[in-house]
Amino acid sequence: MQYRPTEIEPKWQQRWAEARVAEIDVTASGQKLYMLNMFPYPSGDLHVGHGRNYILGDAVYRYFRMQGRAALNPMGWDAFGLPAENAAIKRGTHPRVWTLGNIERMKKQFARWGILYDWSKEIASCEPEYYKWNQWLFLQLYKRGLAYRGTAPVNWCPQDQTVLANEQVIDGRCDRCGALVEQRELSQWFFKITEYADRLDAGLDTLEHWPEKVKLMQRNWIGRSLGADVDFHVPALGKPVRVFTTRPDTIFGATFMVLAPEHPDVPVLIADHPDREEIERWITVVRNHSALERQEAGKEGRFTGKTAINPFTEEEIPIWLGNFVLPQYGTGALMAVPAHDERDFEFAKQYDLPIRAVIRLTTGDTTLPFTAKDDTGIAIDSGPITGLTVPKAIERIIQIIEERGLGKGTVRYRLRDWLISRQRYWGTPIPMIYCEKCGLVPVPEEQLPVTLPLDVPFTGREGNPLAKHDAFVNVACPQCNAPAKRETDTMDTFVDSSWYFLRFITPRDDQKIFDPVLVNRWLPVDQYIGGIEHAILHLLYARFITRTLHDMGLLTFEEPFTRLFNQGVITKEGFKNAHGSWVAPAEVQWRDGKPYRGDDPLTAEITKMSKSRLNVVPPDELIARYGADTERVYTLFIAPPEKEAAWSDDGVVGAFRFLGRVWNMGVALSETAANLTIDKQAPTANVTRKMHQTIDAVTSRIERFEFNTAISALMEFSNALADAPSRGAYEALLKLLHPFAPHITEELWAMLGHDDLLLTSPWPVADPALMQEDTVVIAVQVNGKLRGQVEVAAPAVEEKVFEAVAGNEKIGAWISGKEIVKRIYVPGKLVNLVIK
RNA sequence: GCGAAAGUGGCGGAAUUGGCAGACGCGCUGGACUUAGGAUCCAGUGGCCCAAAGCCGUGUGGGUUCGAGUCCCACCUUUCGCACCA
Repeated sequence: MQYRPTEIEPKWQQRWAEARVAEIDVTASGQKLYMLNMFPYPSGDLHVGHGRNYILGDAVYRYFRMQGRAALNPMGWDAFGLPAENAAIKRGTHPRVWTLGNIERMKKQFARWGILYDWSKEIASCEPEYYKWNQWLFLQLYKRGLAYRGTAPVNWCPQDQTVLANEQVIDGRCDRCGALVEQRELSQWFFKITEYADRLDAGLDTLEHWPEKVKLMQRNWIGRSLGADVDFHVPALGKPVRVFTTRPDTIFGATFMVLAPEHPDVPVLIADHPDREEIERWITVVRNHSALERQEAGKEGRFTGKTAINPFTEEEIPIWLGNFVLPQYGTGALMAVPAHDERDFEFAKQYDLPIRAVIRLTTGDTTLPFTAKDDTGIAIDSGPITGLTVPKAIERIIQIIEERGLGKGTVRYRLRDWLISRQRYWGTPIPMIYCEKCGLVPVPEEQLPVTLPLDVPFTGREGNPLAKHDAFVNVACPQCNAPAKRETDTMDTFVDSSWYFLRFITPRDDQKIFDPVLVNRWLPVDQYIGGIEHAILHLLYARFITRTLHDMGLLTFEEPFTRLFNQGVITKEGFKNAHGSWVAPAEVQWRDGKPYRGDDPLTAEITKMSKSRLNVVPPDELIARYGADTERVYTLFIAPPEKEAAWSDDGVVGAFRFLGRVWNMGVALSETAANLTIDKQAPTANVTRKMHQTIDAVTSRIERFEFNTAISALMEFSNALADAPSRGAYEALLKLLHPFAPHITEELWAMLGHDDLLLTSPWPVADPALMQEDTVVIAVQVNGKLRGQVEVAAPAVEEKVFEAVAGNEKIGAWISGKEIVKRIYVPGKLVNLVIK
């Protein structure tokens, strides 16, 4: 009987679905475990690269099930977003129809991979029953002053005609379409995440089971820096200008001041400047520059003609405007210490401004500029702090600044408030109303949800189609009943995903966002799995919203995800022509080992598997030929799961052959009459040992997410078993293999006469006593030279080792009267006895 | 520029606390079975060498140690993240 995966896999998928094996009663008791894969954007077809994420999660889920845990593994859809709207514009289908169609396709795909989710808890963020609670959340934040409307310079994508969060601007470009982002002053809705900056930063220290990399990225993004605010008096203004510095110890070297062109005092400072108009023109140019253009322009500045008084040297120092000073950070003004700051140095050189060293390096190096932030720097020519090391000088000067009332020690963050307005249709309507009389009026909670109208035209021009939907826009003011207008902006979809993990516990509750008692029992999520691309955006927002709900008294925890795992991407060779366009592999011809399309030479490149690069491997064909189990085993075996992995169509057959061998062994064991010679029950001592070693290895490797070596251990076990088949050991193999290859193992389990599901049978337990080797080889080294080897029975306590070695005729002579330096005993390995 | 991670066969990758480098798999070579093989099975496969013995081998150069892929110092390369954040 041959292994034919396509004949057995659908059967088991149906069995699992009919038995509703993954459905869980959240009110029942049991040792709970909440597993979660980041819910996907329903973009359409899944390829084998996507599969890694879900296959990995399913393997872990099945393992915990077999360990007897009450494991919840839900799935939902991050269903709002731009691609649905773009598809609507391009093809004339409604975003909702397009989205729901994709969801259906993707659900089928999950089933074909043999992935078990508790579909009774499915959610889709585009449904009113879900986004109603987005709106509710918005209103709670509004009530607490955490959602506000503000005018701010925002990132504007001219291509997508919408504003973008800072997080969505990559290298000065829109992360969706790649267009150069412009700066615009617009009135928008913000969430006040900055109020939580310190807690979000401090909380990272409690996340023991998060990748260091992600924590570091978040820490850098939050950008906490310790320093001081200091006032510099400006006679021309008759008031001080405040600067922020992380290096107050260098204040004696502050030889000029630089303001952002946007700084509010600038108009007054340049009011009587002879070249005022030129400066104003320059300011306008700088303001309209994107962040990228601003940096590419190099350092530029203008002298205001005014001066400030350095409060410590009491010198008059010139006040400049500089394009490199960011209006959003600190106070938008800085004291320039060119001797000890590279940017200030560059600016000083360019405009010939004075440079004064106020730190001496203990290394003796005097090349300026240098920034000695540690004990290698000593303050010089700095009045009361002269002679102190930099850290001590900072501490002391802040004291003096505070005593003299010049300012105070402060903490500043790079993090900015979260801009949530989008001028887009396919998102959650922001539940606010503009009334001429009453001003901003929140939609009363009992009127939620503010439903997104479905009958809108999609032209792709003139901004948000919602704004042209009169029935939606025109509304009576909830306070005075006068005609008023709805907010037509929708929310950033990151709002949807910032709390969805709470909703899975009670997904159909139409009275409240979630049940606090159940949520506090089931959360935080024990194991969260998803891509590293969400290291900042999604995870930071989720941590923020969790804290706001905690502060509302609804949650008892502040961190939503206890363990986080980021799987690496799957890569494959893609082909580019001379213009940089991707070419489908089917069109590629190879000549002299080089790729061509027709006569056009192509370049081959290993890149992330994606639709746009035309290098995707669709799972359908693969599954039709080798089965889902083969894809699963190969995907997990290919590389450590956190690493990038190159897909190889050849490599797949290795997994298929392995499963084929397991299959043949099972068939042979089940055919009693034909195989009377096979010992069907008791494994040999060698196999027993190997079995217990394998149980131990696979168990600990799954716990550590080392699936590639877990599978290699199973291959070794299977190879050992092939020489001495036995039913007991084979059944252990099936159990250990089940999380990776669920269909074939269920089939073989049934073939061996079991009528329960393998999924529900208990995970095997390793007996450490049975894992030990019978004998160990001792290598004897005398004075660094290998003198011989001797074999002793295990378990060999150290005395036994010594007796055996001393009793050995050859080796005994070498070691008589010498001192034993070290004995090393490792079960299953070579043992060294080191003698001097 | 700053920060982090990583460099091991033709390839993906193994290797608790320093203890037989290259597990497992792909590919390749030879063989078996076949009308056939892009199926299956068996054997071999780091390099030098006809082979054995032997020698050399974990990015480069030093060091510690009886012993280094692993620890320390310097350097090179690659990848990722941030990027005028005062």
